[in-house]
Amino acid sequence: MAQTPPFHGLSLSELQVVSQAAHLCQMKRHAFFFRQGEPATSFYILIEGQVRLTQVTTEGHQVLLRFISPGETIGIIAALENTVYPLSAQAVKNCQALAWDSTTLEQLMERYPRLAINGLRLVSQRWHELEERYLELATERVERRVAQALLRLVRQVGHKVEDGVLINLPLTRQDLAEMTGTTHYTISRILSRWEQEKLVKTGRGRVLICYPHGLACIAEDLPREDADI
Amino acid sequence: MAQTPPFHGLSLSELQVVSQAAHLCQMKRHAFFFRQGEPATSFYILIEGQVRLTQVTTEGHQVLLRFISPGETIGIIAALENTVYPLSAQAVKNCQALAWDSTTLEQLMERYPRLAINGLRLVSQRWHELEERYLELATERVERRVAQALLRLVRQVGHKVEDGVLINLPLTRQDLAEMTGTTHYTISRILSRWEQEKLVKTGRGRVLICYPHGLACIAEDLPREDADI
DNA sequence: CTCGCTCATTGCGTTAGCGCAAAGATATTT
DNA sequence: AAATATCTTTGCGCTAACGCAATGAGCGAG
Repeated sequence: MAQTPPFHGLSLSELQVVSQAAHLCQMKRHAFFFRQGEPATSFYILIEGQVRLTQVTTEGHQVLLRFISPGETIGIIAALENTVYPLSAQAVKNCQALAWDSTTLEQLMERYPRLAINGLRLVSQRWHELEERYLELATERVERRVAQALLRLVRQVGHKVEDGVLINLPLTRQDLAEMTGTTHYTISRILSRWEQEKLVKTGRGRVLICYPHGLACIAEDLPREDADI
Repeated sequence: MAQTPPFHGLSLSELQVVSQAAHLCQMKRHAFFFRQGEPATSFYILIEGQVRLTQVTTEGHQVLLRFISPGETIGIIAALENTVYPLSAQAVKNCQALAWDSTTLEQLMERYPRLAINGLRLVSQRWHELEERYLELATERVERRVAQALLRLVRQVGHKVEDGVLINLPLTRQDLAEMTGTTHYTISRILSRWEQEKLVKTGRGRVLICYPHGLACIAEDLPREDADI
Protein backbone atom coordinates (compact mmCIF):
# COMPACT_ATOMS: atom_id res chain seq x y z
CA MET A 1 0.00 0.00 0.00
CA ALA A 2 2.91 2.29 0.75
CA GLN A 3 3.69 2.09 -2.95
CA THR A 4 0.46 3.58 -4.22
CA PRO A 5 0.62 7.25 -5.15
CA PRO A 6 -1.80 8.52 -2.52
CA PHE A 7 0.63 7.53 0.20
CA HIS A 8 3.97 8.57 -1.20
CA GLY A 9 6.17 10.34 1.27
CA LEU A 10 4.44 9.08 4.39
CA SER A 11 6.51 7.52 7.13
CA LEU A 12 5.87 3.98 8.25
CA SER A 13 4.17 5.04 11.45
CA GLU A 14 1.99 7.47 9.59
CA LEU A 15 1.06 4.78 7.12
CA GLN A 16 0.02 2.64 9.99
CA VAL A 17 -2.34 5.24 11.36
CA VAL A 18 -3.81 5.81 7.92
CA SER A 19 -4.29 2.16 7.13
CA GLN A 20 -5.89 1.45 10.45
CA ALA A 21 -8.57 3.96 9.60
CA ALA A 22 -9.47 1.97 6.50
CA HIS A 23 -11.68 -1.02 6.20
CA LEU A 24 -11.68 -3.71 3.60
CA CYS A 25 -14.56 -3.81 1.25
CA GLN A 26 -15.63 -6.61 -1.08
CA MET A 27 -17.79 -6.07 -4.10
CA LYS A 28 -19.28 -8.70 -6.30
CA ARG A 29 -19.38 -8.46 -10.04
CA HIS A 30 -21.92 -5.89 -11.19
CA ALA A 31 -22.34 -4.38 -7.72
CA PHE A 32 -22.07 -0.62 -7.36
CA PHE A 33 -19.51 1.03 -5.12
CA PHE A 34 -21.78 4.01 -5.39
CA ARG A 35 -24.19 5.59 -7.79
CA GLN A 36 -24.18 9.00 -9.35
CA GLY A 37 -26.09 11.44 -7.19
CA GLU A 38 -25.70 9.64 -3.88
CA PRO A 39 -24.09 11.57 -1.04
CA ALA A 40 -20.37 10.99 -1.18
CA THR A 41 -19.33 9.11 1.90
CA SER A 42 -16.38 6.94 0.98
CA PHE A 43 -13.06 7.01 -0.73
CA TYR A 44 -11.62 3.78 -2.11
CA ILE A 45 -8.38 2.36 -3.32
CA LEU A 46 -8.90 -0.62 -5.52
CA ILE A 47 -6.85 -3.67 -4.63
CA GLU A 48 -8.29 -6.32 -6.85
CA GLY A 49 -10.67 -6.33 -9.80
CA GLN A 50 -11.84 -3.69 -12.25
CA VAL A 51 -14.34 -0.89 -11.90
CA ARG A 52 -16.17 1.11 -14.53
CA LEU A 53 -16.96 4.77 -14.03
CA THR A 54 -20.08 5.88 -15.83
CA GLN A 55 -22.33 8.85 -16.00
CA VAL A 56 -25.78 9.50 -17.29
CA THR A 57 -27.13 12.77 -18.55
CA THR A 58 -30.49 14.07 -17.47
CA GLU A 59 -31.72 12.79 -20.81
CA GLY A 60 -30.59 9.29 -20.06
CA HIS A 61 -27.57 9.20 -22.31
CA GLN A 62 -24.79 7.06 -20.89
CA VAL A 63 -21.11 7.89 -20.96
CA LEU A 64 -18.34 5.54 -19.90
CA LEU A 65 -15.58 7.68 -18.51
CA ARG A 66 -12.94 5.06 -17.83
CA PHE A 67 -12.04 1.86 -16.10
CA ILE A 68 -10.20 1.71 -12.80
CA SER A 69 -7.48 -0.86 -12.20
CA PRO A 70 -5.89 -2.07 -8.96
CA GLY A 71 -3.85 0.65 -7.30
CA GLU A 72 -6.07 3.44 -8.55
CA THR A 73 -8.47 5.45 -6.46
CA ILE A 74 -12.22 5.79 -6.66
CA GLY A 75 -14.23 8.68 -5.40
CA ILE A 76 -11.41 11.01 -4.47
CA ILE A 77 -13.30 13.78 -6.15
CA ALA A 78 -15.91 13.48 -3.49
CA ALA A 79 -13.75 12.57 -0.56
CA LEU A 80 -14.29 16.12 0.64
CA GLU A 81 -17.11 18.14 2.08
CA ASN A 82 -20.74 17.47 1.49
CA THR A 83 -20.97 16.58 -2.14
CA VAL A 84 -22.63 13.85 -4.07
CA TYR A 85 -20.85 11.41 -6.31
CA PRO A 86 -20.77 12.88 -9.80
CA LEU A 87 -20.63 9.43 -11.38
CA SER A 88 -21.34 5.79 -10.76
CA ALA A 89 -18.70 3.17 -9.98
CA GLN A 90 -19.57 -0.39 -10.79
CA ALA A 91 -17.53 -3.54 -10.30
CA VAL A 92 -16.82 -5.27 -13.60
CA LYS A 93 -15.41 -8.30 -11.84
CA ASN A 94 -15.39 -9.25 -8.19
CA CYS A 95 -13.42 -6.55 -6.41
CA GLN A 96 -11.56 -5.82 -3.22
CA ALA A 97 -10.87 -2.30 -2.08
CA LEU A 98 -9.74 -0.33 0.92
CA ALA A 99 -12.30 2.22 1.99
CA TRP A 100 -12.07 5.36 4.07
CA ASP A 101 -14.90 7.29 5.47
CA SER A 102 -14.84 10.77 4.00
CA THR A 103 -14.78 12.57 7.34
CA THR A 104 -11.92 10.46 8.68
CA LEU A 105 -10.09 11.07 5.45
CA GLU A 106 -10.41 14.79 5.87
CA GLN A 107 -9.09 14.53 9.41
CA LEU A 108 -6.16 12.49 8.20
CA MET A 109 -5.38 15.09 5.58
CA GLU A 110 -5.39 17.82 8.22
CA ARG A 111 -2.93 15.77 10.19
CA TYR A 112 -0.73 14.67 7.30
CA PRO A 113 -0.60 17.41 4.68
CA ARG A 114 1.33 15.08 2.42
CA LEU A 115 -1.88 13.16 2.00
CA ALA A 116 -3.75 16.20 0.75
CA ILE A 117 -0.90 17.17 -1.54
CA ASN A 118 -0.81 13.69 -3.00
CA GLY A 119 -4.54 13.90 -3.47
CA LEU A 120 -4.10 17.18 -5.25
CA ARG A 121 -1.63 15.53 -7.57
CA LEU A 122 -3.96 12.65 -8.27
CA VAL A 123 -6.91 14.84 -9.07
CA SER A 124 -4.72 17.03 -11.25
CA GLN A 125 -3.68 13.99 -13.19
CA ARG A 126 -7.26 12.91 -13.57
CA TRP A 127 -8.14 16.39 -14.71
CA HIS A 128 -5.42 16.29 -17.25
CA GLU A 129 -6.55 12.96 -18.62
CA LEU A 130 -10.11 14.11 -18.88
CA GLU A 131 -9.05 17.26 -20.58
CA GLU A 132 -7.09 15.28 -23.13
CA ARG A 133 -10.20 13.29 -23.85
CA TYR A 134 -12.21 16.47 -24.09
CA LEU A 135 -9.79 17.84 -26.63
CA GLU A 136 -10.02 14.64 -28.59
CA LEU A 137 -13.77 14.67 -28.58
CA ALA A 138 -13.86 18.28 -29.67
CA THR A 139 -11.43 17.96 -32.52
CA GLU A 140 -11.05 14.41 -33.80
CA ARG A 141 -13.09 12.14 -36.01
CA VAL A 142 -14.76 9.08 -34.57
CA GLU A 143 -12.34 6.54 -36.00
CA ARG A 144 -9.37 8.20 -34.39
CA ARG A 145 -11.13 8.51 -31.07
CA VAL A 146 -11.87 4.81 -31.11
CA ALA A 147 -8.27 4.00 -31.92
CA GLN A 148 -7.12 6.19 -29.03
CA ALA A 149 -9.58 4.59 -26.67
CA LEU A 150 -8.38 1.11 -27.56
CA LEU A 151 -4.77 2.12 -27.18
CA ARG A 152 -5.48 3.49 -23.74
CA LEU A 153 -7.13 0.20 -22.84
CA VAL A 154 -4.14 -1.69 -24.18
CA ARG A 155 -1.89 0.29 -21.88
CA GLN A 156 -4.16 -0.15 -18.92
CA VAL A 157 -5.44 -3.70 -19.17
CA GLY A 158 -3.65 -5.04 -22.20
CA HIS A 159 -2.63 -8.66 -21.85
CA LYS A 160 0.01 -9.97 -24.21
CA VAL A 161 -1.06 -13.19 -25.87
CA GLU A 162 0.18 -15.18 -28.80
CA ASP A 163 -1.36 -13.25 -31.62
CA GLY A 164 -1.53 -9.77 -30.16
CA VAL A 165 -2.69 -7.87 -27.11
CA LEU A 166 -5.98 -8.76 -25.51
CA ILE A 167 -8.11 -6.17 -23.75
CA ASN A 168 -8.58 -7.99 -20.51
CA LEU A 169 -12.10 -6.84 -19.80
CA PRO A 170 -15.58 -7.55 -21.03
CA LEU A 171 -15.98 -4.76 -23.55
CA THR A 172 -19.02 -4.50 -25.78
CA ARG A 173 -19.50 -2.30 -28.82
CA GLN A 174 -21.89 -0.30 -26.73
CA ASP A 175 -19.18 0.25 -24.12
CA LEU A 176 -16.77 1.50 -26.73
CA ALA A 177 -19.45 3.75 -28.12
CA GLU A 178 -20.04 5.24 -24.70
CA MET A 179 -16.33 5.80 -24.28
CA THR A 180 -15.94 7.68 -27.51
CA GLY A 181 -19.16 9.58 -27.90
CA THR A 182 -20.62 7.63 -30.78
CA THR A 183 -23.07 4.78 -31.43
CA HIS A 184 -22.62 1.04 -31.29
CA TYR A 185 -23.48 0.88 -34.99
CA THR A 186 -20.53 3.02 -35.87
CA ILE A 187 -18.22 1.08 -33.56
CA SER A 188 -19.33 -2.15 -35.17
CA ARG A 189 -18.62 -0.83 -38.64
CA ILE A 190 -15.20 0.44 -37.63
CA LEU A 191 -14.21 -2.81 -35.94
CA SER A 192 -15.43 -4.79 -38.92
CA ARG A 193 -13.25 -2.76 -41.21
CA TRP A 194 -10.26 -3.12 -38.92
CA GLU A 195 -10.88 -6.82 -38.73
CA GLN A 196 -10.68 -7.05 -42.50
CA GLU A 197 -7.43 -5.13 -42.36
CA LYS A 198 -6.16 -7.68 -39.80
CA LEU A 199 -5.64 -4.99 -37.20
CA VAL A 200 -7.92 -6.62 -34.64
CA LYS A 201 -9.84 -9.77 -33.85
CA THR A 202 -13.08 -9.40 -31.99
CA GLY A 203 -15.72 -11.52 -30.40
CA ARG A 204 -18.73 -10.91 -28.30
CA GLY A 205 -17.51 -8.55 -25.58
CA ARG A 206 -13.92 -9.24 -26.51
CA VAL A 207 -11.31 -7.23 -28.37
CA LEU A 208 -7.87 -8.40 -29.37
CA ILE A 209 -5.46 -5.98 -30.94
CA CYS A 210 -3.25 -7.85 -33.39
CA TYR A 211 -1.18 -4.93 -34.51
CA PRO A 212 -1.10 -2.03 -32.06
CA HIS A 213 1.20 -0.01 -34.25
CA GLY A 214 -1.44 0.07 -36.94
CA LEU A 215 -3.92 1.49 -34.46
CA ALA A 216 -1.40 4.07 -33.39
CA CYS A 217 -1.10 5.14 -37.01
CA ILE A 218 -4.82 5.65 -37.23
CA ALA A 219 -4.85 7.43 -33.89
CA GLU A 220 -2.20 9.87 -35.01
CA ASP A 221 -3.24 9.97 -38.61
CA LEU A 222 0.11 8.79 -39.89
CA PRO A 223 0.26 7.51 -43.42
CA ARG A 224 -0.17 3.80 -42.93
CA GLU A 225 0.76 1.07 -45.30
CA ASP A 226 -1.95 -1.50 -45.78
CA ALA A 227 0.62 -4.22 -45.29
CA ASP A 228 -0.58 -7.02 -43.07
CA ILE A 229 2.48 -7.14 -40.85
CA MET B 1 -8.51 37.74 -0.16
CA ALA B 2 -9.59 35.84 2.92
CA GLN B 3 -12.90 35.38 1.17
CA THR B 4 -11.60 33.48 -1.83
CA PRO B 5 -12.04 29.71 -1.65
CA PRO B 6 -8.36 28.79 -1.63
CA PHE B 7 -8.00 30.48 1.78
CA HIS B 8 -11.10 29.38 3.58
CA GLY B 9 -10.49 28.26 7.10
CA LEU B 10 -7.15 29.98 7.57
CA SER B 11 -6.62 32.16 10.58
CA LEU B 12 -5.72 35.81 10.16
CA SER B 13 -2.11 35.28 11.10
CA GLU B 14 -1.83 32.38 8.70
CA LEU B 15 -3.35 34.48 5.98
CA GLN B 16 -0.74 37.06 6.63
CA VAL B 17 2.09 34.62 6.17
CA VAL B 18 0.55 33.30 3.00
CA SER B 19 -0.11 36.69 1.51
CA GLN B 20 3.36 37.90 2.27
CA ALA B 21 4.72 35.10 0.16
CA ALA B 22 2.79 36.37 -2.84
CA HIS B 23 3.70 39.08 -5.25
CA LEU B 24 1.49 41.25 -7.36
CA CYS B 25 1.57 40.67 -11.04
CA GLN B 26 0.24 42.89 -13.80
CA MET B 27 -0.58 41.62 -17.25
CA LYS B 28 -1.51 43.69 -20.23
CA ARG B 29 -4.26 42.74 -22.58
CA HIS B 30 -3.24 39.81 -24.79
CA ALA B 31 -0.21 38.96 -22.67
CA PHE B 32 0.22 35.36 -21.57
CA PHE B 33 0.41 34.37 -17.94
CA PHE B 34 1.92 31.19 -19.28
CA ARG B 35 1.81 28.99 -22.33
CA GLN B 36 0.91 25.37 -22.66
CA GLY B 37 3.98 23.18 -22.26
CA GLU B 38 6.07 25.60 -20.23
CA PRO B 39 7.33 24.37 -16.87
CA ALA B 40 4.75 25.26 -14.23
CA THR B 41 6.36 27.78 -11.93
CA SER B 42 3.57 30.00 -10.68
CA PHE B 43 0.13 29.85 -9.23
CA TYR B 44 -2.16 32.86 -9.56
CA ILE B 45 -5.31 34.25 -8.12
CA LEU B 46 -6.91 36.72 -10.44
CA ILE B 47 -7.84 40.03 -8.85
CA GLU B 48 -8.83 42.11 -11.81
CA GLY B 49 -9.51 41.39 -15.47
CA GLN B 50 -10.36 38.28 -17.42
CA VAL B 51 -8.23 35.41 -18.60
CA ARG B 52 -8.86 32.83 -21.28
CA LEU B 53 -7.67 29.28 -20.94
CA THR B 54 -6.90 27.61 -24.23
CA GLN B 55 -5.32 24.48 -25.52
CA VAL B 56 -4.01 23.34 -28.82
CA THR B 57 -3.84 19.80 -30.08
CA THR B 58 -0.73 18.43 -31.72
CA GLU B 59 -2.57 18.99 -34.98
CA GLY B 60 -3.01 22.67 -34.26
CA HIS B 61 -6.68 22.61 -33.39
CA GLN B 62 -7.58 25.19 -30.78
CA VAL B 63 -9.95 24.66 -27.91
CA LEU B 64 -11.14 27.36 -25.53
CA LEU B 65 -11.69 25.72 -22.19
CA ARG B 66 -13.11 28.61 -20.22
CA PHE B 67 -12.66 32.14 -19.00
CA ILE B 68 -11.37 33.01 -15.57
CA SER B 69 -12.90 35.85 -13.56
CA PRO B 70 -11.59 37.74 -10.54
CA GLY B 71 -11.40 35.51 -7.48
CA GLU B 72 -10.65 32.39 -9.47
CA THR B 73 -7.33 30.64 -9.64
CA ILE B 74 -4.99 30.00 -12.54
CA GLY B 75 -2.36 27.33 -12.78
CA ILE B 76 -3.13 25.43 -9.64
CA ILE B 77 -1.25 22.62 -11.31
CA ALA B 78 1.87 24.57 -10.38
CA ALA B 79 1.24 23.62 -6.79
CA LEU B 80 2.95 20.39 -7.69
CA GLU B 81 6.57 20.20 -8.53
CA ASN B 82 7.96 19.18 -11.89
CA THR B 83 4.96 19.62 -14.09
CA VAL B 84 4.27 21.70 -17.15
CA TYR B 85 1.24 23.85 -17.75
CA PRO B 86 -1.30 21.79 -19.65
CA LEU B 87 -2.88 24.87 -21.20
CA SER B 88 -2.26 28.52 -22.01
CA ALA B 89 -3.61 31.42 -19.99
CA GLN B 90 -3.97 34.70 -21.80
CA ALA B 91 -5.20 38.04 -20.49
CA VAL B 92 -8.31 39.18 -22.31
CA LYS B 93 -8.18 42.59 -20.69
CA ASN B 94 -5.52 44.19 -18.55
CA CYS B 95 -5.19 42.03 -15.48
CA GLN B 96 -3.94 42.04 -11.93
CA ALA B 97 -3.19 38.87 -10.07
CA LEU B 98 -1.48 37.57 -6.98
CA ALA B 99 1.23 35.09 -7.79
CA TRP B 100 2.97 32.43 -5.76
CA ASP B 101 6.09 30.64 -6.64
CA SER B 102 5.42 26.90 -6.91
CA THR B 103 8.07 25.88 -4.40
CA THR B 104 6.89 28.38 -1.79
CA LEU B 105 3.35 27.23 -2.37
CA GLU B 106 4.29 23.66 -1.66
CA GLN B 107 6.02 24.70 1.53
CA LEU B 108 2.96 26.64 2.58
CA MET B 109 0.76 23.65 1.94
CA GLU B 110 2.98 21.45 4.08
CA ARG B 111 2.68 24.00 6.82
CA TYR B 112 -1.04 24.71 6.46
CA PRO B 113 -2.81 21.54 5.36
CA ARG B 114 -6.01 23.53 5.00
CA LEU B 115 -4.41 25.11 1.97
CA ALA B 116 -3.83 21.76 0.30
CA ILE B 117 -7.31 20.58 1.16
CA ASN B 118 -8.81 23.71 -0.30
CA GLY B 119 -6.70 23.18 -3.38
CA LEU B 120 -7.96 19.65 -3.63
CA ARG B 121 -11.49 20.91 -3.40
CA LEU B 122 -10.86 23.48 -6.12
CA VAL B 123 -9.38 21.02 -8.53
CA SER B 124 -12.21 18.63 -7.81
CA GLN B 125 -14.68 21.32 -8.73
CA ARG B 126 -12.81 22.06 -11.89
CA TRP B 127 -12.80 18.39 -12.70
CA HIS B 128 -16.50 18.24 -12.22
CA GLU B 129 -17.11 21.20 -14.49
CA LEU B 130 -14.95 19.75 -17.19
CA GLU B 131 -16.67 16.45 -16.90
CA GLU B 132 -20.03 18.11 -17.34
CA ARG B 133 -18.74 19.69 -20.50
CA TYR B 134 -17.37 16.37 -21.64
CA LEU B 135 -20.74 14.79 -21.16
CA GLU B 136 -22.34 17.58 -23.11
CA LEU B 137 -19.91 17.26 -25.96
CA ALA B 138 -20.39 13.51 -26.10
CA THR B 139 -24.15 13.53 -26.09
CA GLU B 140 -25.66 16.84 -27.21
CA ARG B 141 -26.21 18.51 -30.53
CA VAL B 142 -24.29 21.61 -31.43
CA GLU B 143 -27.14 24.05 -30.92
CA ARG B 144 -27.70 22.95 -27.36
CA ARG B 145 -24.03 23.07 -26.57
CA VAL B 146 -23.89 26.63 -27.80
CA ALA B 147 -26.92 27.55 -25.70
CA GLN B 148 -25.27 26.00 -22.65
CA ALA B 149 -22.03 27.79 -23.29
CA LEU B 150 -23.78 31.13 -23.54
CA LEU B 151 -25.76 30.48 -20.38
CA ARG B 152 -22.56 29.69 -18.54
CA LEU B 153 -21.10 32.94 -19.78
CA VAL B 154 -24.21 34.79 -18.68
CA ARG B 155 -23.75 33.43 -15.18
CA GLN B 156 -20.08 34.20 -15.15
CA VAL B 157 -19.74 37.54 -16.87
CA GLY B 158 -23.32 38.47 -17.64
CA HIS B 159 -24.01 42.16 -17.27
CA LYS B 160 -27.61 43.23 -16.95
CA VAL B 161 -28.46 46.02 -19.37
CA GLU B 162 -31.65 47.57 -20.60
CA ASP B 163 -32.63 45.04 -23.22
CA GLY B 164 -31.12 41.87 -21.81
CA VAL B 165 -27.89 40.45 -20.47
CA LEU B 166 -24.63 41.36 -22.12
CA ILE B 167 -21.71 38.97 -22.20
CA ASN B 168 -19.10 41.29 -20.83
CA LEU B 169 -16.20 40.01 -22.85
CA PRO B 170 -14.93 40.23 -26.39
CA LEU B 171 -16.33 37.02 -27.80
CA THR B 172 -16.03 36.14 -31.46
CA ARG B 173 -17.84 33.41 -33.35
CA GLN B 174 -14.53 31.63 -33.53
CA ASP B 175 -14.26 31.76 -29.73
CA LEU B 176 -17.69 30.25 -29.32
CA ALA B 177 -16.81 27.59 -31.85
CA GLU B 178 -13.70 26.69 -29.89
CA MET B 179 -15.73 26.50 -26.71
CA THR B 180 -18.28 24.11 -28.13
CA GLY B 181 -16.33 21.95 -30.50
CA THR B 182 -17.73 23.24 -33.76
CA THR B 183 -16.87 25.76 -36.48
CA HIS B 184 -17.39 29.49 -36.70
CA TYR B 185 -19.65 28.92 -39.70
CA THR B 186 -22.04 26.90 -37.67
CA ILE B 187 -21.97 29.38 -34.80
CA SER B 188 -22.73 32.18 -37.19
CA ARG B 189 -25.72 30.33 -38.61
CA ILE B 190 -27.06 29.52 -35.16
CA LEU B 191 -26.71 33.07 -33.90
CA SER B 192 -28.34 34.40 -37.04
CA ARG B 193 -31.30 32.17 -36.48
CA TRP B 194 -31.54 33.15 -32.83
CA GLU B 195 -31.31 36.76 -33.81
CA GLN B 196 -34.32 36.34 -36.07
CA GLU B 197 -36.15 34.74 -33.17
CA LYS B 198 -35.24 37.79 -31.05
CA LEU B 199 -33.36 35.64 -28.58
CA VAL B 200 -30.10 37.51 -28.96
CA LYS B 201 -28.54 40.58 -30.46
CA THR B 202 -25.00 40.30 -31.68
CA GLY B 203 -22.27 42.47 -33.04
CA ARG B 204 -18.67 41.98 -33.91
CA GLY B 205 -17.20 40.25 -30.86
CA ARG B 206 -20.29 41.05 -28.84
CA VAL B 207 -23.22 38.94 -27.71
CA LEU B 208 -26.32 40.19 -25.92
CA ILE B 209 -28.86 37.70 -24.66
CA CYS B 210 -32.29 39.29 -24.84
CA TYR B 211 -34.22 36.39 -23.47
CA PRO B 212 -32.17 33.99 -21.38
CA HIS B 213 -35.14 31.79 -20.66
CA GLY B 214 -35.48 31.04 -24.33
CA LEU B 215 -31.88 29.91 -24.42
CA ALA B 216 -32.46 27.74 -21.40
CA CYS B 217 -35.31 26.08 -23.27
CA ILE B 218 -33.01 25.27 -26.14
CA ALA B 219 -30.32 24.10 -23.74
CA GLU B 220 -32.70 21.72 -22.03
CA ASP B 221 -34.75 20.94 -25.06
CA LEU B 222 -37.98 22.10 -23.54
CA PRO B 223 -40.87 22.75 -25.88
CA ARG B 224 -40.53 26.45 -26.53
CA GLU B 225 -43.17 28.78 -27.79
CA ASP B 226 -41.99 31.01 -30.57
CA ALA B 227 -43.42 33.98 -28.76
CA ASP B 228 -41.21 37.04 -29.10
CA ILE B 229 -41.75 38.36 -25.58
C1' DC C 1 -30.58 -29.33 -25.77
C1' DT C 2 -33.33 -25.63 -26.38
C1' DC C 3 -35.16 -21.39 -25.23
C1' DG C 4 -34.43 -16.65 -24.57
C1' DC C 5 -31.59 -12.86 -23.84
C1' DT C 6 -28.08 -9.87 -25.00
C1' DC C 7 -24.84 -8.54 -28.32
C1' DA C 8 -23.22 -7.79 -33.17
C1' DT C 9 -23.65 -6.87 -38.16
C1' DT C 10 -25.06 -4.53 -42.31
C1' DG C 11 -28.07 -2.37 -45.79
C1' DC C 12 -30.24 1.84 -46.46
C1' DG C 13 -32.07 6.40 -46.26
C1' DT C 14 -31.48 10.72 -43.68
C1' DT C 15 -29.33 14.69 -41.82
C1' DA C 16 -26.49 17.59 -39.03
C1' DG C 17 -22.77 19.85 -39.53
C1' DC C 18 -18.47 20.71 -42.26
C1' DG C 19 -15.85 23.75 -44.98
C1' DC C 20 -14.90 26.26 -49.36
C1' DA C 21 -15.73 30.54 -51.54
C1' DA C 22 -16.98 35.01 -51.94
C1' DA C 23 -18.91 39.12 -50.31
C1' DG C 24 -20.08 42.32 -46.69
C1' DA C 25 -19.26 44.60 -42.12
C1' DT C 26 -16.57 46.48 -38.44
C1' DA C 27 -12.36 47.61 -36.29
C1' DT C 28 -7.39 49.35 -36.40
C1' DT C 29 -3.53 51.46 -38.39
C1' DT C 30 -1.13 54.93 -41.06
C1' DA D 1 -9.73 59.33 -44.86
C1' DA D 2 -7.97 55.56 -46.90
C1' DA D 3 -6.04 51.19 -46.38
C1' DT D 4 -5.65 46.81 -44.03
C1' DA D 5 -6.77 43.40 -41.14
C1' DT D 6 -10.05 40.97 -38.72
C1' DC D 7 -14.51 39.35 -38.14
C1' DT D 8 -19.20 37.81 -40.00
C1' DT D 9 -22.63 36.03 -43.13
C1' DT D 10 -24.64 32.90 -46.46
C1' DG D 11 -25.05 29.93 -50.57
C1' DC D 12 -23.79 25.48 -51.88
C1' DG D 13 -22.21 20.83 -52.25
C1' DC D 14 -20.47 17.13 -49.57
C1' DT D 15 -19.72 13.49 -46.29
C1' DA D 16 -19.28 11.44 -41.79
C1' DA D 17 -22.04 9.65 -38.85
C1' DC D 18 -26.67 8.63 -37.23
C1' DG D 19 -30.29 5.45 -36.40
C1' DC D 20 -34.01 2.30 -37.98
C1' DA D 21 -34.90 -2.33 -39.20
C1' DA D 22 -33.98 -6.81 -39.79
C1' DT D 23 -31.04 -10.70 -39.29
C1' DG D 24 -27.55 -13.38 -37.32
C1' DA D 25 -24.34 -15.03 -33.63
C1' DG D 26 -23.01 -16.36 -28.89
C1' DC D 27 -23.94 -17.18 -24.11
C1' DG D 28 -26.42 -18.59 -19.95
C1' DA D 29 -30.42 -20.69 -17.58
C1' DG D 30 -33.46 -24.27 -16.88
